[in-house]
Amino acid sequence: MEEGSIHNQIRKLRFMHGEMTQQELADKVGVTRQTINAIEAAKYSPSLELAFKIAHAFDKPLEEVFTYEI
Amino acid sequence: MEEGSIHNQIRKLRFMHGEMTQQELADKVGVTRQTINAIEAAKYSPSLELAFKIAHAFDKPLEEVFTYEI
DNA sequence: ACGTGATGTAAAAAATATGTTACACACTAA
DNA sequence: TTAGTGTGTAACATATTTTTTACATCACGT
Repeated sequence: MEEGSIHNQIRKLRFMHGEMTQQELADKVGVTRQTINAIEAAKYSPSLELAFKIAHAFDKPLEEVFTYEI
Repeated sequence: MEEGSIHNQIRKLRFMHGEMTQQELADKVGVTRQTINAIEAAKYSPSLELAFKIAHAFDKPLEEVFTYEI
């Protein structure tokens, strides 16, 4: 079973959405800014539900925000 | 912040992939069949990584396997 | 009736994600 | 310089996911 890693475009998307801050994104999706920070830095990957919420906050499909690379 | 719920097409996709058993899917993605069973029954939603692996096992984009409905 | 395979379910423990609090640094504005 | 804002990070606590083990039911073939 191949091991993969999850990458994300959060930093880029925040930038493209009017320099949205980590705090603003955190408020939109209902977590703390530390959680956003950790996910953005790929310290760990979010739950599926949180991933959906983040994608929704950017009005993007999930797979344009998070990608799984083998 | 609207609460949503996550639905999945695992049962349908297993069926469409030659009656793939829960055990076979579990082996493909590296978890136990109980985990597949629980996710299929929507007892809880999987981690993002596991969700990607399951989608990959069916050769489908993630959002055709899991959907987030508000 | 019997054995086997697929599935549903449950409890406890382990692993991982998230929250809380706190401190630090860089940058900008006053 | 001082205050404020955005960010990085760490330790500890809590919540959620996942594993392990075990037992049950149902359908099917022999």
